[in-house]
Parts: sequence; structure tokens; C-alpha cells
Amino acid sequence: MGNNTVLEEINACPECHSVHLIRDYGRGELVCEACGLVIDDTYIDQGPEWRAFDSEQRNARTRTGAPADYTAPDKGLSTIIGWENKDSYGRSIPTKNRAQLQRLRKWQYRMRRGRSVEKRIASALPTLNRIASGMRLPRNVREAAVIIYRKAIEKDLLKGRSIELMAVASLYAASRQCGVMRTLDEFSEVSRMERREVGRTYRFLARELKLELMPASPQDYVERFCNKLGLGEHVRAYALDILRRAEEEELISGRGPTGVAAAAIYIASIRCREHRIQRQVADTANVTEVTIRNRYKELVDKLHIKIET
DNA sequence: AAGACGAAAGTGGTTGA
DNA sequence: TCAACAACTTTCGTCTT
Repeated sequence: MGNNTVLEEINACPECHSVHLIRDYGRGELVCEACGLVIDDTYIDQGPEWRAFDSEQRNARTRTGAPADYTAPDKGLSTIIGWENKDSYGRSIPTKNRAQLQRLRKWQYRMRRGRSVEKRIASALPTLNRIASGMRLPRNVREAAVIIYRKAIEKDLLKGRSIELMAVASLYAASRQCGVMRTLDEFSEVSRMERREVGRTYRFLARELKLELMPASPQDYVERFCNKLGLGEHVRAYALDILRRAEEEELISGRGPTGVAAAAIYIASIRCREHRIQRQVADTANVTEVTIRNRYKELVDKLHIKIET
């Protein structure tokens, strides 16, 4: 196999989907020209479009191997990369590709030197997988979580925190990154870590790793809550419409997103003649009826929504 | 009787001096 | 570090359907 190692390249910005990306060879990063997002290793597993190339034929579009598996302790890249700038036939590699090689070498260096890093990740994987499957989290979320966990270890952020705590926090961060929102309560339920601790660790991670995370928005919960309540498509659409209008009236910021989502769904369920009682909605959204009533009142008042009596 | 309503007191987290 | 504060919860009595 020799040096026939595969590198993936990203075509579009995962944030704004612009295709105008600038490669900063010095840092080994991609920068989005449109939104300025720095796309680093964190994003390698995102986006459906892959273009594979190897060092001999960099324009070949063929896939010559599996993508790096981030849930494997050694990242699934077991090929050894030599230190000469030559390919497997002994030809020298164009300067353009040397930066790529440099990045690969960096990883290998980390793998060798940081055997303990890999071992620590490996020991956390069972916990991570247990929680993730307990919550039915998709694979891409797990992979994103492993990447976050890896960074946490590399930055030595584990001290004084249990593996489980860090694993849960990583998963929570990853689920938010991937737009698969779950509440802190759900995470603490499955993991038996305290919600308080998970939240604190999550914020700590977000700050230290400079994770770009948007604050949770009510819209993120609508789909799942509606499904849980057995509500139809039109209710979902209506709830989202209410939320969109609520956004314009500044009725969302500063409020708990689950509460706002619950109230919007409650209203939508009445208006669409698929009435759900406050108790039901409150239970699925994990808020109290009182909260729903408060949000409900605000929404109905400010948006002039009429509820037939 | 079930559901909705809202007042009052308590909790945990954020913010700002 | 402490106090003020807003959001949310718990509890409970009352009104409506």
C-alpha cells in the first residue's frame, strides 16, 4: 500500500455552504471566504460531498479508501508516512502537496508521542457509545463528540472531571453542533450525571475549545416534540410560523427555548384542531404547565392570535 | 371531574459591583 | 465574593367546560 493514504478535502463551507474556500497552508486550515469560518479538523467528518485524491494523482476523483473513522482510537489511519518528500515510486512530490503531507506527519507524531492520548480516548469510547445509543444519537454526532473529546484531552481539560462527565458534555456539544438538539435533562437522565455539572462542563468546553455554537433555539425542538405528541405536519408548520413571528417581536431571547417551543406547539395544536392538553405538552417538553401558560399568554397577546373559546 | 388559570414562595444560574 | 435579578418550578386554591 505504501503511501497510498487518502486525504479528504472539503468542497463547501459547512456553515454557509459557500464554495469559496481559501487554504491556509501555513496553518493547515481552510478558511471560508464568505463567512470567515475557520474550517479545521473538526469539520472533516461533515458534509456529504467528498473528493478523494492521493499523492500521485491529485486530480483523480476516485475513492481509494474509507474515510477516516473518528470513532476508532487510531483514527483508522494506520499507514506510516515517511519523512522524505517522495511518493511510493520515488518521485518527488509537488510543493503544493507537501503541506498536506506535513499535516499527516503531524498526526502521526501525535499518535506516536501521545499513545496515552489514544488510550484515554479508547477508554472513554464505551461510555460515549453507551450514552449515545441510549439516546439514539446518529453516528455523525458520536464522531463529532469523539473529536471534541480528543481535543479536550489534548488540551488537558480532563483534570478533576470524570470520564463520563466529559463524555456526556462532549456528546451534548456535538448534538448541538449537528443540529440534533437534546435537552440537558435527557443527557443527565441517561448518564446519571447531574444536569448542573453537565451544563457547566459543556460551557467550559465551549469556552476552552472555542467551539462555535449557536444558542439553542426553540425551532430546534419543534420537530421532535411534535413527533412525540403525534401531531401532524400542519401543526408543526404552524408552530414554526408562530416562532418565526415571535422572533420578530423579541419574544424568544432570554426565555428557555423548550418553554417557548412548548407554548407554540400548544397554541398550534389548538388552532389546528388537534388539541393537546397543557399537561401532555409540558411533559414532553419537560417544562411545567405554568411555564407554558406564561409563554402562551405572551405569544397570544403580542402576536394577536385568537383562540376560539 | 378534568382542564385551565394564576398567585405566592422557592430554586439554581447569571450578572455586575 | 456577594447581592440583585430573571426565568422557571412547585404548590395550591379557584374558575370553566
